[in-house]
Amino acid sequence: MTDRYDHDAIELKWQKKWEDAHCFEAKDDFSLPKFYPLIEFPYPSGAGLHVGHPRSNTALDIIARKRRMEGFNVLYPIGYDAFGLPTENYAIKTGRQPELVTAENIARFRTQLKRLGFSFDWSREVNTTDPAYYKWTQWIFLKLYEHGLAYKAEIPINFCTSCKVGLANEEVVDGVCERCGGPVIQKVRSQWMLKITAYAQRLIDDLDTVDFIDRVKTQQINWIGRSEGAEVDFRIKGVEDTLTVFTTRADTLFGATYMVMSPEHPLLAKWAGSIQNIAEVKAYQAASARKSDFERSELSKEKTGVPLAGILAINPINGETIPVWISDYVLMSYGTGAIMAVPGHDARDWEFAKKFHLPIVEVVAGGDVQKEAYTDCGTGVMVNSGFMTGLQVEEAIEAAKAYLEEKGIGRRKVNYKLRDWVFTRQRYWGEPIPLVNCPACGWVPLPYEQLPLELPHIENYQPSDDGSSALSRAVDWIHTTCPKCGGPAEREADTMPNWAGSSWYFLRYADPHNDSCLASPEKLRYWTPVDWYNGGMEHTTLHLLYSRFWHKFLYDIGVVPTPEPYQKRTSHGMILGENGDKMSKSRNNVINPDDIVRELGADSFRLYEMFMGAFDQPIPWSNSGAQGCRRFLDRVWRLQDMLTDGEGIRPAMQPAVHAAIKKVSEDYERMKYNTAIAAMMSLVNDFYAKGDVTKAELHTLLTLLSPVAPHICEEMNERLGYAIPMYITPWPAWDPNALVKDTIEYGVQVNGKVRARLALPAGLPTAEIEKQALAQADVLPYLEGKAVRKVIVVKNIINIVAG
RNA sequence: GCGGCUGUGGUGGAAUUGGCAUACACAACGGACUUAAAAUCCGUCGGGGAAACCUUGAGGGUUCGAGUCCCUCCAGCCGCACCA
Repeated sequence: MTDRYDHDAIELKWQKKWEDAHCFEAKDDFSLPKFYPLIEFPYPSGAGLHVGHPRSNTALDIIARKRRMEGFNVLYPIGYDAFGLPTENYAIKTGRQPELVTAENIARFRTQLKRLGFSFDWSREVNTTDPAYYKWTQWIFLKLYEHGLAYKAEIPINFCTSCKVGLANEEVVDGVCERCGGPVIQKVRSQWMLKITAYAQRLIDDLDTVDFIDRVKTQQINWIGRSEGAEVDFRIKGVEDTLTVFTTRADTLFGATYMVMSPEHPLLAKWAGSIQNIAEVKAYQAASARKSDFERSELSKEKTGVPLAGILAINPINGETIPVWISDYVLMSYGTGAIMAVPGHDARDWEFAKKFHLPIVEVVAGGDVQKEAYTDCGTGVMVNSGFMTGLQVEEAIEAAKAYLEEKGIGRRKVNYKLRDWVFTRQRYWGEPIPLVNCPACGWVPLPYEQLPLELPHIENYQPSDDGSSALSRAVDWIHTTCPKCGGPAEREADTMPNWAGSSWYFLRYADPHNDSCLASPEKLRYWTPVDWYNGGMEHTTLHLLYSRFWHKFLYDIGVVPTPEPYQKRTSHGMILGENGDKMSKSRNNVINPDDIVRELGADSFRLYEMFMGAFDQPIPWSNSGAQGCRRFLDRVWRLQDMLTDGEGIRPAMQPAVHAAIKKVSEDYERMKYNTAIAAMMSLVNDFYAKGDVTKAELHTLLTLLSPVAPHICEEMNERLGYAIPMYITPWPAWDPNALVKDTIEYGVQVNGKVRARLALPAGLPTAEIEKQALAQADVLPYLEGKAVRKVIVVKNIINIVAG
């Protein structure tokens, strides 16, 4: 037999066998125990599969295969998230239709994924750009609209000057476009919004009911940004109006020495006639409008602002008259767009007050408010605060809230940083929004039976510089009749963001060909929720949050049976280039999976991706590491030459084999793939040390290894003469008795340092163990002239305390 | 600034959750086989060295015993960031 196995022949042979046998197709037999693992469906980019995809795919393929071997009915599906900018940009660049490009990219991805031998149920493939699929994306949108969760708003949005498209807050990273890195400016535009904020509290609370890794939970909680506080109404002199602020520190009301409004605050227009320096105010507003949010915070070192001359507020807690300013350090998008400024106890207010010589009043003792704001409130005691003086901060917050409510000048309020989801894009390659704007009836939804509203073919789908939608040029399509009154009307020309199709795709897998509902209730009841979802951390505040929101909505309207979509969420670390940098074309450090598969085979590739390091950590790629994994599989292959006639697992091999079963079984479940593989390598080393292996011993190894390297294991299993293919071979159990050793190797310590090793038969009385340890020749010199105070025997450690 | 994560050989990383630090690999080196190379097999491989001893980013603490727990720093990565 040759030293190296022929990976191409073996892998292609088994991939064909699996496909012909349809053995990985999930069965809609509701009497079986089910398991639904899910990986994030890929975006089929023109670059082909990235080495990052197989990391997640292999990890859950291992779990999926193991579950089948344990008797579960497994649904491990795959699909394509194919709408979106990169495809459209690529199509524009090459002058080809996006649907053609998409079809090609999907075909390439499918070939690449199949070549890696994932046990996907290919009969359930979904594609978000398929009208039969986006029919239901549109259907969900209409349901959201029907329930008042989709609304049109004239708001300043983030606009990427390079992609020429509006972006959600989540898509703006460091002031630039997440996708292309282009500068993002604010543009006021009429947009469809989804009221995700209505679900803010439930999105936090229900994290308690699911098994997500802590990083994901904390990141979502921080993103939603709940804070408890109070709204306080300030009377404004001169305009007979009220200005409401939000504060988490109602205790500091006595320290509020001025107020600040955001330059965009709507009351400013109303008060314009009474503002004596209105020209100056307008100039400041105009200057702020030109800045992006990013510039505003970048310039945070230096605060700017203008006082509203002629406008004065009355602090409701003490009746004092205080000035009102505008400044862009106050954001319209949070709270009420106005604040009460407490410079003594807020760093930003302090900075502003110092610059503009506004009074600073101490209301919590403990710092020096003339030197810096005293924001630490842990043990602080109130001063200069009327009825609150002498209270602890926590008590004062309560007292102040109670006071506000009693006097009717304020109320308890919870605020969230989370903002509603800007749901429209001005690009071509997305789901059309199934709404019609009728001059007589306003916005009218398409009747459900008219779905899908198909994306029209147009010649020129380039985005326009002015930010208007590409579809607005599809004149024949735009002009339609109102479904309600039959009069002439126009379709919505914006499309959905590509987060739309991915917000519910896991539901479609349960029933992908259903044309009468998004998935049948029985199938959803059986298959959902997803049992285990693995994906990237970068989707924590995007896809993961959006899809939880949609799912909760679908639960509320009775479409899905559970309030949460995913029972368990884990995350993989990114694979870096060999030099430790992020892989990118510009850094010239991209590893192409095809090359690795060609050279080493799919099994070695999968094995290395799991062995390279801790699954949840970022890891640099290493070509020689990958070769080492191939070397291991060759070593496994050559075990066939070392077969001996022994029956079953020989007594001498029992501890090693059963320890491996235990280790591998447990480590797969904990996603400790690297140590599971190390354990199998050790077992193989044991076989080599012994010089031979029995059929049963080898078969056990192959069974454990088959989820990671399925092709070579199937081939060897067949050659060993086993009739049952690996993928339905029962997962082995370990025998605890086989792990019990009859001798125990103790480390003998004196005062915590190992001085000797001692092998003793198991089950000796402690007194005897101590006696033996104290008699060790290697130990005696360290006991010279010392009294033995105590001997501690724990597990396989004997510690002699002497002094 | 806030939140999270990480720090162990030349490299990727192990360590049964407080119990013999450096498993398993990669790289390197030596040997066998070969005319030779590749492949393969067998060895060596934290530092220091005659031994003692030292070693998990630094310093302190708890403990019979600390990579692991506590405190104070340092460095790096990621997320959020004028959120009132």
